[in-house]
Amino acid sequence: MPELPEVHTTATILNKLIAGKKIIDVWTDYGGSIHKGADHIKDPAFLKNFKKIVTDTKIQRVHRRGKNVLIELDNSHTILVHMKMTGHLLYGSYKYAKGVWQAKEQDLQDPFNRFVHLVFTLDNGKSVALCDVRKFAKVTHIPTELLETSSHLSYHGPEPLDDTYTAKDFQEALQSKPKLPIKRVMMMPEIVSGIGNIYSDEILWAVDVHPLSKPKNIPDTVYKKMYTVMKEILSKGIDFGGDSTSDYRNPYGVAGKFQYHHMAYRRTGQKCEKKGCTGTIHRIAMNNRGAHFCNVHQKVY
DNA sequence: TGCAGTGTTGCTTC
DNA sequence: CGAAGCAACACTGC
Repeated sequence: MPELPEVHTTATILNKLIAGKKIIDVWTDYGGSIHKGADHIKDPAFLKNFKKIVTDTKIQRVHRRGKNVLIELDNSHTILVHMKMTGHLLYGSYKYAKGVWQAKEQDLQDPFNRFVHLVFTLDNGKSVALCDVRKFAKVTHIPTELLETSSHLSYHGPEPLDDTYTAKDFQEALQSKPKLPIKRVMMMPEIVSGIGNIYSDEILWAVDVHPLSKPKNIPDTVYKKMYTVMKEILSKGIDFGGDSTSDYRNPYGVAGKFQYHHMAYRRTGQKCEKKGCTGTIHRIAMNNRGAHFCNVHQKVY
């Protein structure tokens, strides 16, 4: 599940690989069904226009906002890709055969080539492919100057890794939802941009806070620590090349390694690794998803 | 075989 | 308006 560190890894690598290249063709098998209220390429009419706008353009840079990958073009438009749960962007040489796109390069380790649903062909003989098992991904184009104010991004909270983002900003944002469970609030894009299920579990484990704690009850000192730890864990995720518990791969098709360093996420039934802690990792259902926490050292506020 | 589990986000409903 | 719940998907694992 691409969260901030995974999307960051993808955008950083892609930027090095494709900035300055031209998009000469677009292929996709999306567009087969009308998506309600669609302003993305699953809508057939939108798709037609999308192809027209992005073909024969030069890529200026690839960057990120929240969990969105932004591919800025030289025609004042930006392609926005939200990979949702199972999407990832790959770079390589693809050929179309037997109804699927297949990578030609041996060094491309991605096992999900049969789930490629969108391919941008570049002028250097390479392609960028969106691989998306569950077809949840959102792809759209926006005039670059309207990006931040568009419906896709306007509601987003600040970037947690920005230097200008302070502990006070963080605490105030979380406490703006005083009664909702802290874990849920951390995962809301309008509160903090980029934290999902994995990283919220890990952050709360590290600061000894139970996921059901109410934001209004958590003391200032704990928020201070949470702010620091949040930055550290997201940075750690980036340093490990992201988390590949599910099917995330970087643009080379290579898995990240953060999943080997989980303390809480998906460790149900295992002993808590915190020094001196005698607890066990438990899993509870929260809003149709799993929250993982230690039953001893994580306190309910 | 069948169904629960997986999870982000937007839309609908209360 | 805030919050809860579900839909958009398709595959894996038990």
